[in-house]
Amino acid sequence: MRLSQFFLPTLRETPTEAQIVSHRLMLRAGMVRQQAAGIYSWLPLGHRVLTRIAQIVREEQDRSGAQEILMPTIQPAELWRESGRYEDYGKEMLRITDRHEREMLYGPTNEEMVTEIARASFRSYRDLPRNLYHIQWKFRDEVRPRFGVMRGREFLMKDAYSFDADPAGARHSYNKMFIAYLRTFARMGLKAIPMRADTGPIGGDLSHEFIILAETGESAVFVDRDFLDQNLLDLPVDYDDVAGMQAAVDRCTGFYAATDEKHDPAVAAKLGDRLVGARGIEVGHIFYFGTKYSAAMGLSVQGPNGEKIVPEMGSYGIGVSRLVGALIEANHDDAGIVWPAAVAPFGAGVINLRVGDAACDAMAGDLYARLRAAGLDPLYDDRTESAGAKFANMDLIGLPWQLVVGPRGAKAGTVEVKDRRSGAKEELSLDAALAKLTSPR
RNA sequence: CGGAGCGUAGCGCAGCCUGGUAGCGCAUCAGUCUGGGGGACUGGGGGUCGUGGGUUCAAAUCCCGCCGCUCCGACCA
Repeated sequence: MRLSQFFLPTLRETPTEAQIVSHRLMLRAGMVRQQAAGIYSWLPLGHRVLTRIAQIVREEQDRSGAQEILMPTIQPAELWRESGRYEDYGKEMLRITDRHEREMLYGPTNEEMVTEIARASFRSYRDLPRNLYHIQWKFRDEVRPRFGVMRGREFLMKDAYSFDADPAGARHSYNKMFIAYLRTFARMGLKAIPMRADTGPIGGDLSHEFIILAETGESAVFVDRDFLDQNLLDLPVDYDDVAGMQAAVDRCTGFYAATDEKHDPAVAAKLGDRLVGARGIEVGHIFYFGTKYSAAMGLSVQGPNGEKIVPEMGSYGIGVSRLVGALIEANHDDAGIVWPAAVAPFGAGVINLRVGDAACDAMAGDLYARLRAAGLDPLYDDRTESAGAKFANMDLIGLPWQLVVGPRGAKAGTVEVKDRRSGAKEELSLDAALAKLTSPR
């Protein structure tokens, strides 16, 4: 993409309403624009990141055996009356009346609807187990939206729902999601810490929150340093291996890790100096709640002996749009965002310092073409801005690599390659630069 | 939902107290020069001062209502 053609409305100054770093940087980098409290438009740069995060989530859900569907954002109130949550949910639920005076709502979550889908189609225990997920916009009319997309009222969430014939199967479904979540976050360069959690309005008796550490996190958390040293990229992917999954979950929950509410100072004290106190951002939350919805809504299938089986269910959420903010909270410096390569909106930025100079134009154009051919999805700054403005902008939007083409290098046949994260710069030939960017770090 | 604050050009702000021509920086447009960390100069464009009412000869400014946004707290993917 040529920057001269790209819609990237960056700001030099920070709008007053943005208080935390991710919100400030998302506005300054032209990723989002606020439309109302907790409601945002996603501009091209932000949309690219959102899409890349969603794709990683999708790949790991698919790998674990979950199947993608797409449910509507608007739901009939009737479904929620069946579960009893229509009255319980309170003012956080955005209620709507259609032209026929029917009560509708903008979904804050989808347990009722997915249970309805299962009820309409599941007939036999052979239809189980099943895990259905979608990536869909939700609306929760938060009393106090804040922190930009980290606590919006409208937000993009991946929510999955599992159905099993018995508690043991449900436990396995839960474990699969547990591992898939850790893999998902690890791919984004995030170390998510699973912590036992309250089940809240979803209900149920087994639940974990996945929390990443960041200074601006909303809750205080305490964790065993040994967990932070774990390599989560080597988690097993044989999702059919029941014992293996359980072992992996046990391994990841065998450390002390607790949010403020669940923190037990007496137990934690035994960790000594391994105890890390920090702030955390919740990026995922999983629940096993048994037959709460299936029983209430009359979902059942026929068992092998003709008996009625009420499926055991769980639900599993990842805050996709929140992750954009969370990733920035975890990856930034004074100059701007520092994207992990896996979610970066572009793989690299090419800066032509002297647009209009034949040698620079030729070299930058060649570099841009070769990066594209190599699948690196580069952003080429071909604007006639001053050098400083280009550097500042490229730092702000945080692409992992910056390739600087200037008159000096054009003469010498080299390009300056800058690693955004470390700031390290080196002069390389185009071939060497390309090799560096296409080889794993 | 309790407490606090803020709405003046795209963004950041001044002007309000003490009523009288709506201003500054950045951004933007045109041009010239510049050219390796948000460069310089010249000349432009852009505002029913959130909104409705009131007071007044006169309201961005004083008074009242409403709306919106933000922060702190309680609640949440």
